[in-house]
Amino acid sequence: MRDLAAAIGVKAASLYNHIASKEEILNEVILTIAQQFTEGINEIRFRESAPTPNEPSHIATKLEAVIAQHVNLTADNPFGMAALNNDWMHLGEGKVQYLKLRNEYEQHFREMIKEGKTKGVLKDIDLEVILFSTLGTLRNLYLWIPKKAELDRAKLIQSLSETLLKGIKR
Amino acid sequence: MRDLAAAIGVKAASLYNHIASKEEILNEVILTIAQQFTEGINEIRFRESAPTPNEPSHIATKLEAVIAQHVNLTADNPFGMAALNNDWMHLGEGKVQYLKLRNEYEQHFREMIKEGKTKGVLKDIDLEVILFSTLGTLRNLYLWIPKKAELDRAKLIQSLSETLLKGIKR
DNA sequence: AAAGTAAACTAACAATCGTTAGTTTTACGT
DNA sequence: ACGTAAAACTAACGATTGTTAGTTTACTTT
Repeated sequence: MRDLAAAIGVKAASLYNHIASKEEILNEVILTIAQQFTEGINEIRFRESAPTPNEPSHIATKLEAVIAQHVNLTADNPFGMAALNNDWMHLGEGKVQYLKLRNEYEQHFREMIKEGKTKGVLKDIDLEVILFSTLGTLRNLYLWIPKKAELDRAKLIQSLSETLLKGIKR
Repeated sequence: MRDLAAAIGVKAASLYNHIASKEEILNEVILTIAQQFTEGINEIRFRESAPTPNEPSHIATKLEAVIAQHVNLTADNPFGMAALNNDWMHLGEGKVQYLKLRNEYEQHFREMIKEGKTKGVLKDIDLEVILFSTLGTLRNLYLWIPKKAELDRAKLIQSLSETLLKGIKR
């Protein structure tokens, strides 16, 4: 709290005119982002596909939207993403809500992958391996994005989609 | 230190008959693993390929060996991997050595990918995207492996190789 | 049995942590 | 210009941290 206050140019005690506790800050930072992710993937999953609903690349387009959401939310707030990834276990009250949002997010992801598999768009690889592998990459974006001086989001989204969906092997 | 001691069934002060400081423990845990990774990838990179050195899948086999190393080292010591991933920045003296090992590791990885690209085995995707994407998945294995009750390493290595190299899209 | 060493113990230290109480300053509506 | 409320300040609290000093216990060697 003393460091936090110093960063604003204020003494630690003064923070308590604005917040109730340190934990409240962590709740605010993490749960706000977690909600954006879950609401976002929910919207993507049930989005109406404009031209042809049964187009084979339909689900691939949605997965691309999920990737884009990760890139955008991370680029908008890399420090928040660092907190979400590393400090969610230090939440108190909010931990239950966080885990609920996270499970909901992963479940949407799983269902989209399942749909992709039954429609023949995705390979028949172990569901959890696909989930873990994809999310593993996306969750680490916060470590990588701040290192790129100027970031062309569209280009990154495209490279990542190619890599995650179609692999790196020619 | 008190928690650590209690886990052994001893008082905190007694630990100092065996170690010099808390930091020494972190150094031991993290640097040991980091060395295994770097030595391992070094061996893989310069390994003699048995049958035909210019076989197109040559570099792919090596990448598979890197993936296997991640799976094996992580399964052998998931808690150590958690420390390496989350607490390396709290190293004191050892941080320089850690970063050196890590840079060396990533450099070996980069060179192998470059070789794969020039030999036409890998696609011409941004080098850093490939590196980040692959390592992002592999570095998160420690979160995932302990959740699988019994783990078939060979199966996981195969699924992961397929996913990372050839993607999830059919 | 005696001596010596390794490893446990108790007690306490200085530093740091989040937070509170009480007080003074700053800013704004009348 | 004055009164009020928001927000800053100083000082200190109790708890927790890594670590040390000094002492006692347990085990091995002679």
